[in-house]
Amino acid sequence: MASNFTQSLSANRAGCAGCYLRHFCLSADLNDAETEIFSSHIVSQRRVPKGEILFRAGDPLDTLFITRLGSFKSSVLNENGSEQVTDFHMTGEVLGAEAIPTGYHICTVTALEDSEICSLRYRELEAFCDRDLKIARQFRLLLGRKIVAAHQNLLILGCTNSTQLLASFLLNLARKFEARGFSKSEFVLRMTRGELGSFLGLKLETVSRTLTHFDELNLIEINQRHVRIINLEGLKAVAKESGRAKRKTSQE
Amino acid sequence: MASNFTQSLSANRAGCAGCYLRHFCLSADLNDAETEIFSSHIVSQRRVPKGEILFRAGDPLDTLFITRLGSFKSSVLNENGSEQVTDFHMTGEVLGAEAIPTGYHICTVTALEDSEICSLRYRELEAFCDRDLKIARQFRLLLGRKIVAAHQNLLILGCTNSTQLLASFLLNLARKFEARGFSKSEFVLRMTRGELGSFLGLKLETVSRTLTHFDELNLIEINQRHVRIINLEGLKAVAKESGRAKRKTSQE
DNA sequence: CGAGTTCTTGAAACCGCTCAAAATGCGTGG
DNA sequence: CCACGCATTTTGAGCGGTTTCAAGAACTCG
Repeated sequence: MASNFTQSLSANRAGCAGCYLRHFCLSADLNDAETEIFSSHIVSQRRVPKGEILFRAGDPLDTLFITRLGSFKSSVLNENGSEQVTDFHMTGEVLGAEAIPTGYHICTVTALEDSEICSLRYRELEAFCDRDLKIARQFRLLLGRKIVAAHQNLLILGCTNSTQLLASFLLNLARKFEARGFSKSEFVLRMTRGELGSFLGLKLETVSRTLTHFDELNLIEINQRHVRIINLEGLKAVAKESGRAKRKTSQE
Repeated sequence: MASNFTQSLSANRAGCAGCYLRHFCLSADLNDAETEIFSSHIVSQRRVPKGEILFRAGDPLDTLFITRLGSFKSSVLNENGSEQVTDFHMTGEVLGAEAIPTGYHICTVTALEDSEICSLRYRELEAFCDRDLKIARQFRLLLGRKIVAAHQNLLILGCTNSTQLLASFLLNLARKFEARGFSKSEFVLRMTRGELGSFLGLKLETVSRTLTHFDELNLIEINQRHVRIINLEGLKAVAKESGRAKRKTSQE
């Protein structure tokens, strides 16, 4: 992953033109000349080492970000000092859109691993939307994707017990990896058990126990943060089971 | 409320021009002539009686809706037949935006009470965005608001116990009422205990018990669906308490 | 290799769920 | 206007699952 990290940035210093995400991003519909203009006026790419904070709750909205490589978490700090994770972000997602209505960020975004982002000056982006309808359309599409992602998170969090919560979360994660061209059956969790628990409304011990429980049931293999989904259908069954057939019921 | 229902529609047959929501909606920045054009091409208002379904998961995205009066729920049907509520909607919210990326709705939206909606033909709206930048900007703003609303729901659902879940939900609801010019301390829940539980990841019995528990603690008064928040600060404290000071601890 | 973080595992208390039944409220029709 | 039936809500008791508290193991990073 480190090699990926150093490699990809140097290969894309040019901006949008050579970006492997281009066709899913704002400049998707632009021709080469337009891309060059857009890229040079709006965009700047840069690395974000693990742990770096892109923006904090309360910061004014100067730039929107798009994840190019790596992963991030959104979180909010409660008055009692505890951190509440509200989302995890992967490649191609817009970061900071929650600030659009008010002009101020309402959550803090942190890199979970060495990552790369694309910075978009928001003012200029808005102005560009006025001049270039293709950018405006694509921007709407990205905002729509954000809404869909949030909706899927709400679906997950509506589950009532740890089994369903974690099964749903893993399935959603697998789908997101698949959509990005990675393996849907084998991947690495970039967040700690604590962050995962904070997102799902569980304690980290419960997350740990439930994951090892899935391992015992041969639904997944899990070593630290490395996950391999063995029995996809079984996991789906667990995620949506109506009753509480937790353990393998020998009869029936 | 029934009088409101019959009254407001007749008063606004003209479209956006006389709509009391206009300044928070798509036509906010248009002058009278532009509003007339936009309104006549895109918009149609209509009543939606309680229980009516605006669209179902799987339906193609023909029209977006904006709540003018009343309230709605979004839900998804699991394969086992159970309904999962993913959101509640109030005045001024866009309904159907989750369908923008794919062109197909991914949830079902149902009126929780006699309501009024504004229908926007999506194709025409997109075309209008290309012609009128003010509409495009305002549309982005509405999508941004949707993202913010989803984020706040995620914050609520990250809570770990029924007390915090319900306290957070009530506070969020109060804030939404306040933002719409209604009382933030006295309002009516438009959803059943079951729907509320489905959204929060709790069983309806737990919802009922927790609400009466709040009543016993003199945080709220609740009669059926009528809620009055008596001790706002206390409710906030309960929503974000780090420990589990559930009952009034006499010592310490 | 060592220090700190992260993860796992255990036991007990607590909380939310399940199942069950009664009470309340609401709409419809008499 | 009242009575009836149905949906919603409340309440109870017992069980099971999640949290809490605690300690040890495994991993990461300098």
